[in-house]
Amino acid sequence: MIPVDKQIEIIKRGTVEILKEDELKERLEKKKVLTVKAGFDPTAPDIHLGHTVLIRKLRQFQDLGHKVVFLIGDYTGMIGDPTGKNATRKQLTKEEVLQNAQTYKDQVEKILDMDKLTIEFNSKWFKDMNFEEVIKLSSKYTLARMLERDDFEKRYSSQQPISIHEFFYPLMQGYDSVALESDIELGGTDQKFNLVMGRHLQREYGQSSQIIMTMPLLEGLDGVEKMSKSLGNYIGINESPNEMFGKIMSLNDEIMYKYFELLTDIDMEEIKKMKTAQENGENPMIFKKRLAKEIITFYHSEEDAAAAQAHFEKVHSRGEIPDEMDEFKTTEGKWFLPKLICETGLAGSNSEARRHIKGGAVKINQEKVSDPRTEIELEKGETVLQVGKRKFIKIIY
RNA sequence: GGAGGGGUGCCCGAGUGGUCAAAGGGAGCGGACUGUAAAUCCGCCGGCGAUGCCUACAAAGGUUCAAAUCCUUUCCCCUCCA
Repeated sequence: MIPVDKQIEIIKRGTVEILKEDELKERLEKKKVLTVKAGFDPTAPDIHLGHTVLIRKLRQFQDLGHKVVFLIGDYTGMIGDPTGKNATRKQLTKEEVLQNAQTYKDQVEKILDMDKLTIEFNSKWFKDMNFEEVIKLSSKYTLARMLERDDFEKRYSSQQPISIHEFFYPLMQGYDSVALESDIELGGTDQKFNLVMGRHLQREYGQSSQIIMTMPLLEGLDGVEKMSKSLGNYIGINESPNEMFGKIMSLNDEIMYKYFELLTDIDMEEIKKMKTAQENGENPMIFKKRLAKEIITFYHSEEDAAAAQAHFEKVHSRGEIPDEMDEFKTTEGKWFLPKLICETGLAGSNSEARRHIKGGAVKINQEKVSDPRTEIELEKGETVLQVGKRKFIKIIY
């Protein structure tokens, strides 16, 4: 067993807040194996690096010998977390829920130790809860306190509607902790209210309150908004090494160290050293490449990471043509250029293709073409068509 | 149930009969500069083999030579009163 102080050091890395740290210490000393809970949305999961901040933390708990419960909120999913968007969602069918759970498994197995993982669905305890119990649950909290919640408060004071059922979301999430008798719950900083609710409800139901830990929300590619699928600023863990490398290199310098801290196992000391070196004039690109390699090695392999770097340097640093690219086979030799660009998928429409040509983004075999009415005659063999800096296609005729 | 406000392109938002494929901003895309960083500058930003044509301003009808703009109906959203 790893000593408590050492455990705490590992646990603390990257966290925003731990409530309360002394309780954590106490419980680690007393109970040894803690139940650590984190809830996940039941809708079709497509895990990106933003999610992995939390999942990696769960892995650390597993490695420290604790019991991690991966809770899929299939019942709470009916409401939709009022945090952020607030449309009531339709209930997923059992099949959909199970399918999504499988997708989760397929993805998180890259991070978590699946043999030790407990997966639960909160329909397990909510499905058969009767109205009397619902009333009991809702009597455990007051309207005034509910309205303390940031987004409720804002919506209330700006006269935006709040449906009653939305109040159930935090209550239900809190009740999950009661049902699981969790010792620790992890969540993003935006989850704080819900997490604290767990503490409160556990006490109300005669349990000792869980310790809560909030993790930062990782900003996406734009460096401003939190990483999310709907904003399109994400790096998915199933993306190809080349895509990952490119996306990571396009991150801005400031955010890079946060990525190091939250997404890699590199020592904090070393991360600080890199930061200092940058401040002393070292080119941050070097460190960013390292970040990319670390992450790609984790989700793919070391070889893939090296290949991705080589590809990146060839195509983007030196402006050469990549070794491998998608192919487009055709038996037609004469093409109206915009149409060809469209057919090969490098542009969404004929008009868009014309715009790209006019804008000087199109090259055929490395030569710029600027007349949108170009008719081209393909040579027998291979022709490389390029739109912009990163889209290539090999045409085979 | 009653009264009022509103629905414009990816988002915000101007436009209240022709000059509107629709101002402005943001996002996005392309180009320059670079380290595919940031910042900055320039261009693009519905479709069509294209100095023109087609489809578009919630939906359907109508008035008009002409409608995002006027009229009718429908749908949706919001606020207030009950």
